[in-house]
Amino acid sequence: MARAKRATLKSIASDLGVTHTSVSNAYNNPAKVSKALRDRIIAHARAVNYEGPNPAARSLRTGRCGAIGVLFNDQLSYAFTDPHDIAFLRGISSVCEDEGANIVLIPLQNKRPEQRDQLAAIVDGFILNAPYRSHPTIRQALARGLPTVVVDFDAPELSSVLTNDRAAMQAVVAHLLALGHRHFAIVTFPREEGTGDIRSLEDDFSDESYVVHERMEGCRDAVDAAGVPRSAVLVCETTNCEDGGQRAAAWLLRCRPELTALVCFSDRLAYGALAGAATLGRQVPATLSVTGFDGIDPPGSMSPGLRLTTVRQNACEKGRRAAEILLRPDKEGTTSIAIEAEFVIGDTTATAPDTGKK
Amino acid sequence: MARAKRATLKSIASDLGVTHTSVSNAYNNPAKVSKALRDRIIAHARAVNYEGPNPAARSLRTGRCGAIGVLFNDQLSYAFTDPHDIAFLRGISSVCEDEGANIVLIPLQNKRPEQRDQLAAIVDGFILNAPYRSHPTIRQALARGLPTVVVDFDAPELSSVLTNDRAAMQAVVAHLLALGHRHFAIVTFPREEGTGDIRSLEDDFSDESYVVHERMEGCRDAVDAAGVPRSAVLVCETTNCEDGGQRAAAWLLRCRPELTALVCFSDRLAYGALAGAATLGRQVPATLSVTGFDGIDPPGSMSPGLRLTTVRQNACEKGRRAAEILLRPDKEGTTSIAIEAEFVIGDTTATAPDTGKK
DNA sequence: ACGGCTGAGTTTATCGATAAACATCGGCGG
DNA sequence: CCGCCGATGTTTATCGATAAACTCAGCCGT
Repeated sequence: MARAKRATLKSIASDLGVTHTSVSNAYNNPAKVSKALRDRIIAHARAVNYEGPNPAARSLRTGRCGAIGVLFNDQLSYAFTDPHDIAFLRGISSVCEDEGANIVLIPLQNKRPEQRDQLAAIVDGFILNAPYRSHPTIRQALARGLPTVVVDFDAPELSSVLTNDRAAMQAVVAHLLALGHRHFAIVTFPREEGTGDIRSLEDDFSDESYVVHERMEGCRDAVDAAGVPRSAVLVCETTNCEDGGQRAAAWLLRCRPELTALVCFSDRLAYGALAGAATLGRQVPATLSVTGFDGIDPPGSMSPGLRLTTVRQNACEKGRRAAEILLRPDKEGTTSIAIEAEFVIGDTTATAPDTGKK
Repeated sequence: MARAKRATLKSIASDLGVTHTSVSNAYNNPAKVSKALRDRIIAHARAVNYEGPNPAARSLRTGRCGAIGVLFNDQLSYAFTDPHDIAFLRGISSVCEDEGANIVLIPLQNKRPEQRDQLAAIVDGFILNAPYRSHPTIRQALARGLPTVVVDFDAPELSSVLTNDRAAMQAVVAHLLALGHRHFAIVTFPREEGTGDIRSLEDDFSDESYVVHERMEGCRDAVDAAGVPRSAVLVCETTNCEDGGQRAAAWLLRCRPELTALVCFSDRLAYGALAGAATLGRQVPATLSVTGFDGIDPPGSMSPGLRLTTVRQNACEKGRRAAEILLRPDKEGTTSIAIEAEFVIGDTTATAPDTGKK
């Protein structure tokens, strides 16, 4: 089918013997055109299958396009497996619906450096979810100089929505310490590709994502306060999904049977860790305590009554607030919002068993 | 912060005493510019924080923008609660990642008619998920005349990805009939706002979505073949979520205790129906059979071992194929793909109890 | 009778890029 | 020595709209 040349403001104007400005006004400025002319124009436009001004041209001229860009730190196809990210998107979309704004999901460029594209997104602003400043796509987004909200990232010059990860994590670890746990490991997710090394809380995590860094600091706050040496707390990195948690838990518990608790940096990891512990015959919470982070529903494969000890955060609310800052600015300048995460004690933590050591 | 005027091709060109075309070529046509000049240009661009040509302008000129629009039949914020829709998006995003394409999520306009906006999305094509042709946003999208793929919708002039809903549903109902069920109800989701009436298979469903219509036809195929009168099969409409399924089931079973099976048009409805049945003390599958459609994981609140009798369809694959048709066209013209849904017998259907009637 | 105002359109400039046609120049084959 | 070619830039037209400034009646009050 040979695609017919589409109608434009100009073609409609010349069809009708008026100027293209009048046609434009018929759509955008009805007050500036007599009702009679406007009706003629709209009727003719329908007849030639013209459904309004070309958005790209309009956007070029006006500098606005009615869409916001959303960038995730991870692959987009990963985000659609993660209940946290999905809830975050749900929050964003609820605001966009009300405002009639489109959402542009922008995959990160993961090509080889030499063939990197430019960031093609046509948007009025960005929401950056836990971004890395150094990533080329993020850099390009920031360079646009558009209104931008960062989520779970500290950027003084930008608007932000932040969660109190550090304090929440401190509460988790303090809880475990109070239960007598002295041998535990942290299961975290990697910055990009994980190295797989086992580290300890002594190591430097300033290169990690803001979220990971803050949570590590929270852990340190707790162990420091309790006088536990940082070097005693293992840190193990794995991909942020149930499988990753399961593998990490199985491996850790095999290498270090003396561990009595696993502190997971996400619920997905924690649910995986529960499965991994089960394969080694460890009883949760009797012989192993497990904690998570996020407060999502357990996956379908877990028993339903199970309540994970975790930090509940409202990802939907994060998305909503971020979108609101962007789409309903109440004032000039940047806005920062803190969202409280809540430590909840579930059924997966208990008094440390006596390991006979130390 | 007074937003500084941003650099453009032209400003960079005049800074450097070259023409703007050369700057454009430096980005898009390196072969047409000497390496020395190109390096000068890129270096200067970096210095003035220029991250490449303005996408809106480029898009206007070239007619391409590197994004595809995705439209759901439901509210966007609903889509982010539905495992089927999420999987569908995951499929789309996996292709877009590879192709470096952005995804524009377009909320439906649900405003009052007088204040309807134009469809502002700047895209190279559309994926329409189970669309209604009559919806204004869909109409505008189709009027653009861009490459378009419809999913779960029959449109001979467009590319499409279709599932064999009818045959699959026929298998479900035939299965129930073979188990001896003669009193059962269909629980479906509404076109937009449900009317809430109880109908029967005799009624006309041609106004419903393509998906609902096809599934109804499948049901009819089965009951007709078995000689069961269509009027004996109730049809109840409710919102497509667990709560809706629960309410509908509770209500149906209270009004019509003789029912021995509920045929739900989605797994979400079915899982809700299981909960609703439980509140009335009905045992599944002993005294009530329940079937679903989709093949998603049970929600966290259900017992994990539970295997629903359902039709498994691969929503992720649907998204992937749709995106592939759009982004990797292998030929001119339209393409249609059929995706097989698979009827799977689980633990929620069994021989009909003798109800003592008929 | 006259200046000002309002409504309805028109003219012109511009948004920021890409594309096609054209200019310039040094080298090179015949 | 001529003419052609490739490499490198430049000129000009154009994508499809919006915005601002302008024209021109007709009307109103004084």
